[in-house]
Amino acid sequence: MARRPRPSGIADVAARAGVSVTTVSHSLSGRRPVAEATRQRVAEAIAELGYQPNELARSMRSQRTNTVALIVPDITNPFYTSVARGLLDVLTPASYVGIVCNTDADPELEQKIVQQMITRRVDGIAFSGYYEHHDDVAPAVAAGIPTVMLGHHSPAPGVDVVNSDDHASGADATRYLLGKGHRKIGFITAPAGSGAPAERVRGYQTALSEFGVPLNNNLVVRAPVGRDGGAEGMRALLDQDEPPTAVICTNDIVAIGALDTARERGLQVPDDVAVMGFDDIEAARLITPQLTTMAYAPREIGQAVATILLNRIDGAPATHHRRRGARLMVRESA
Amino acid sequence: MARRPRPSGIADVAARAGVSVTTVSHSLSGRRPVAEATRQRVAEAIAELGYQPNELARSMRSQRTNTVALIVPDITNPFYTSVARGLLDVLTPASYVGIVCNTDADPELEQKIVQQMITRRVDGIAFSGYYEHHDDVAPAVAAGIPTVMLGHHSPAPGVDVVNSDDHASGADATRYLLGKGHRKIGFITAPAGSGAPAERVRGYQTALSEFGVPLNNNLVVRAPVGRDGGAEGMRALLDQDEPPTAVICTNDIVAIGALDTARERGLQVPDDVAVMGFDDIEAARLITPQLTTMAYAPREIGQAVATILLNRIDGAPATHHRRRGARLMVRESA
DNA sequence: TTGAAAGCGCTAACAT
DNA sequence: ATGTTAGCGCTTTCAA
Repeated sequence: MARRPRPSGIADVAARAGVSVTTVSHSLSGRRPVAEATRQRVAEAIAELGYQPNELARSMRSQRTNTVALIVPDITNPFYTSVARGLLDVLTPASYVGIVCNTDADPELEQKIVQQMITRRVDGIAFSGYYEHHDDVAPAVAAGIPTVMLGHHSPAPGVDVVNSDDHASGADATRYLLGKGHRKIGFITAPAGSGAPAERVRGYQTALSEFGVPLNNNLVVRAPVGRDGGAEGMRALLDQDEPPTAVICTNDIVAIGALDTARERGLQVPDDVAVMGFDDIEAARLITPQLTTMAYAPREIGQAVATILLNRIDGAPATHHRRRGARLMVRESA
Repeated sequence: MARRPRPSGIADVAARAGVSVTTVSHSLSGRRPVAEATRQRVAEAIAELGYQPNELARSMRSQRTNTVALIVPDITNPFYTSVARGLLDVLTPASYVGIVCNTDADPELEQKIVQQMITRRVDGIAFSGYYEHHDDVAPAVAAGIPTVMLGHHSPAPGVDVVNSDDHASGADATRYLLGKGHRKIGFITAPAGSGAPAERVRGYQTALSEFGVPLNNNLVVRAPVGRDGGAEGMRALLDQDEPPTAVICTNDIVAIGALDTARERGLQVPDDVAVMGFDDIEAARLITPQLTTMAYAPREIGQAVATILLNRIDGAPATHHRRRGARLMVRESA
């Protein structure tokens, strides 16, 4: 079995070229003039030896790893996938790399991973925790590592926060329907009364008020977040004395469930009843009718995060808070 | 603005605890007995200083970075996302981390990234190139870095290959339909005549032969890979004199297009015509009717890749070739 | 234009 | 049970 051969280092190159390591180093970095002839010999030696610089050693000196960590509950979630993509969009050209970690929303694992990233001396951390606390990243902040939190988090000292503006997008979705003349608008939201879903409902209420439409609590139904829950919520809505002519669902999967019910009852979408969702998941485009949805731009979010991180690595202070909106993707269902 | 404070090192701990660095090191690693009292003092010093070991320095000595790179065309592609997930499933518990890189199928970028990973001295590389050559990873192999290629690649010296068995899954899909009594089975495939799509068609032909069903070339139509292409292919199939009672599509998106056409023509699926796809994308479950599809198990593939890599890092030789099958996800459409 | 040598933080012979 | 010290491969003063 072929043992891994120790790669040749700068010293081997120096020996081969008959110069000092210093000269090789400078020949590589260009930080100091090197005689053309010398440069030539060094280049030859490098080629002959197949020399590859060792970033580890460089990092050791420079105290920079050119690495940032992306810590998320589950990279399989399309939202995080796109965030990762956006992050890499910015990182790769800057010669940074991204370490991706899944936490499965396990607080213990979150802690361990953050710890691990500190020991690896990453230059920055993008963290998306499942719960609403930032103790997780406290060690990183203490270690002076630029950190940004993704999601619905309140700002904490020393950490940037990037999140989507759920209130605004809830309001935008509602305004869109109001603009189409709908006045009885239902909302299928999550059972729990906090976080993004709650914000969206608040936005919905804000928009209704703007249009002078009285709030009707019966039109806001809670159901499990999922396809079945959406179907169930839709039934509850349609069974009312004055059923809504439009329904906003807390996310696309729930909306797909709502469409199931509409189909079941022979309702035409969006003519008999309009349906909207949030997130613009891939499937929103593939189902029939296509789902009108509020798209968060996770890739852009990732890019923003990377940019913030890179700036902070370069010495910019934490900015504490940024918001990114969502945009409406109008399709057949509303 | 708070400059990043240099983290304290093992020497600081040693000084604080009044022992030598060696003792601290061994106290940490347990590779040498340390008196209980000493261990105690070291622990205190560590706590007081908030000491975090520096993995970089460790890697420097051990020549191990506990890092593997995953290089793919686009992490946004659900297949690769799941592969990444599977990889991390295995890597994380082993205290390895994964660096994820997008190549956008750009050969130049592929090269650069592989190069970059070599300089970072990753312990292993999982590579999925877009094209059918392995020159990309040659430098890594030359550097003695365990490398496995994903996808439809022929084995090359020193690199493992993990791919899905497209011939087998094409055959399995066909056998499933044959088993349900279908004898006129259409196939909508990609325009190009090679790679996974071609393999699937070959599997289809193999299965038909097994059942003594004569091959009818008219039943294999080529169409652009996409929803529209699927719709188009389906039309071509249904317009024939003896239209098929079942249609296999080269992937799920194409199948969704085929379903569009079926719906358009008022055909009941799967009663009037059965439809199958490949890949089991998320949407396959969300559309109506649900799509019957051949699921490749990308997460399992990722796990397999990581396991191979870890073994190779531990000295196992390259095995050149492995195959993972696909499994049938039976749903309403076939 | 070029070198010598001191570290970056850690581990592991090789002492004691 | 504990300490001294030589590197791992590189960059960078400081000198020539």
